[in-house]
Amino acid sequence: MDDVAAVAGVSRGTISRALNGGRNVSAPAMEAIRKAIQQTGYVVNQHARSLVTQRSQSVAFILSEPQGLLFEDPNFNVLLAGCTQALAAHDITLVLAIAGSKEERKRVSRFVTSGHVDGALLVSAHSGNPIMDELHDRGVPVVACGVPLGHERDLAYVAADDRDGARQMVQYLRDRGRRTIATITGPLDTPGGVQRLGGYQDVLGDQVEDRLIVTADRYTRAAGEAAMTRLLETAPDLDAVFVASDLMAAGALAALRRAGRRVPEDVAVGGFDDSAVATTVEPALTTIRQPLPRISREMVRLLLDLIDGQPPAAVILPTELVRRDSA
Amino acid sequence: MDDVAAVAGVSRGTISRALNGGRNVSAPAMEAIRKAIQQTGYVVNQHARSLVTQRSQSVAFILSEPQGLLFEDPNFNVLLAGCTQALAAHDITLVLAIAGSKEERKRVSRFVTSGHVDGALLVSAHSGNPIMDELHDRGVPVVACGVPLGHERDLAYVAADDRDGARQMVQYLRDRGRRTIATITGPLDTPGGVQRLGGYQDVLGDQVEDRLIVTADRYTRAAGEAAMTRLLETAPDLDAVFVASDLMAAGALAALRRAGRRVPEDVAVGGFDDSAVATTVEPALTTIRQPLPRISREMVRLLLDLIDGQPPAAVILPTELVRRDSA
DNA sequence: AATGAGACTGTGAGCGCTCACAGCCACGCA
DNA sequence: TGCGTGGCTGTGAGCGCTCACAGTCTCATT
Repeated sequence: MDDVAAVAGVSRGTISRALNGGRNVSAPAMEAIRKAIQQTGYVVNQHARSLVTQRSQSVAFILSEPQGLLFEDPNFNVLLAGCTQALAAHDITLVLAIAGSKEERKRVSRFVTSGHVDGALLVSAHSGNPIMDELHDRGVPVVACGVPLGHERDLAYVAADDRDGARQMVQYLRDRGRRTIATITGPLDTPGGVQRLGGYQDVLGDQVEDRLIVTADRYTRAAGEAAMTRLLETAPDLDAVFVASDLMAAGALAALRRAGRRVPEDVAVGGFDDSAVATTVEPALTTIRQPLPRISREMVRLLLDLIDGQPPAAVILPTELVRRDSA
Repeated sequence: MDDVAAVAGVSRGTISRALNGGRNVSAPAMEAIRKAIQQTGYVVNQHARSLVTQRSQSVAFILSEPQGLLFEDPNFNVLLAGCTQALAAHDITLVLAIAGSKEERKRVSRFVTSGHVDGALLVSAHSGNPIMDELHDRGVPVVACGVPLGHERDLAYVAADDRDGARQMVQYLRDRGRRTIATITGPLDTPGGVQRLGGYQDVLGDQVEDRLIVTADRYTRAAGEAAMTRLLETAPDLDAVFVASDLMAAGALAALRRAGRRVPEDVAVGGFDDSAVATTVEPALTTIRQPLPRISREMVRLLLDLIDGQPPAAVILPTELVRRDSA
């Protein structure tokens, strides 16, 4: 920096000002500095800057789910890429933190609360995840992806309108003439689990029967397959099923095929997420699209606001029905 | 730090030593410092430390592929998670960098070369990616995932033994009595493209015919489907096909089904990667497993060695045949 | 008893930046 | 002429750490 100052014929202070917005820097000085920087190949030392500003210009992307379950979900990729890019636009880097096991959670928690990062994007499906409390208690700026059950009031978050998405799908199934519509829900301690079930109930009203509802304990293909198998026992007369995630729907498809039911002729299948599997399976899934790119952008926006001292906010984004072959 | 020093009754220097391995620190001092740290809730300021050590304790994970093509690959998740965790064990954080477009590549290149990170893990399928040269020229410690075509000599890398994997698969197909074995290769400017084709040729020797080989321009499901369709025209008599990636194999399966060929009865299909799609499709894919967790560990090990001043090395890891239903 | 080696400790400088402050100048206004 | 105002600039302190160095103290060796 002293070199640049010497070459440009100004002081360190002026360089610093030029680098940080250029307020109160004359045009000729600005130009001389620009040239000097180019000539010397100078690049700021972010560590030195961070040392005084107490800002790291980085945020953590915390994946807090046991065993990389979430990692199996192809949607997650999209979210991660979206956040990285949205942050890059602000010259902020994303550091990835995985908090699967209890030890990992502790280490991530410590990492985030010790000022290594300016804030955190939290992806965690289950309610009661202690990391939410830990981060919130320590005053770390956090925005969650999906409604943070148990922290709706005090944590910023952005979520897709799960409930409405479910309504759209079930409505669609009914409009196509399906009469006995079952559902496979996600775990009921996750927002996707309760909300999508809620939407199902909204549409069906008093037509809902317990035997038509099966809850999977995780959002995996295997869990979906098991749930569908169970459903075929409790409700062999079903002619449609709304599955709360595409991955589970892929499993349901396999179970149906094994049972000799044709999709969509005998049983219509509706998924949720519009993840990559939706077009990989046969038949391709009719599903509900979450606006993932927008979700990531909003998450980043909220987080930057939070870091900027603004109060936590929540954003709910609309979902959209995608018609393919399974319904 | 001064607080800790005061409480523990020692000097800053001793604290620093205690924090960095504890050499030349007496047991009582060590203990006093431990207590003082706990009492004061002290955490080191990584920025201050980095400022003097010139080490950031972080590495970049560079995803350099246009349009998030690689991102579509479920394998990528596993690699990313593996690297994050392997690094965490060394108290090093992973920062994610996406260099899809040309501008992004420039920005990532600048970011990495300006000392924000101590090194980089590079995931890029195509040869001739300028980022390889840029990073190598600037002397940044880099280890690539997969053979870095054009930089085999000067860049560290770890790769699966693609060629041998392909051999295993083709050999297996032949052992099962298949006579007319075709192949769908990946792009020939990628290591997976050339090596897996090489393995195919190794086994088939002079039985290879041009009409049995089709090259896809990308590793996607759609490209696999298109390639299979083409193959059914040039070689309608085929009774097996080795597809250079699971994602493409999923596409090939769809094309075969559309053409009325049964898998595996009429046509046996062999994939490559053992990625998540392998068990999602019907029938489940017989494929070649890449030891992804081990690949990530090795990448991290090589990178740390490199940062430590050691010369670049290459590691080739064995692959393994996974038998399922498609062959 | 003198000496040297080795373990341990404190001190000061400095990593590269920002920020508050004070100083300078030119200008407009009374 | 005097004074205030605002744009621009340089200066010094300090962010929180590490590292080299110089010192102290202990103990075995001569």
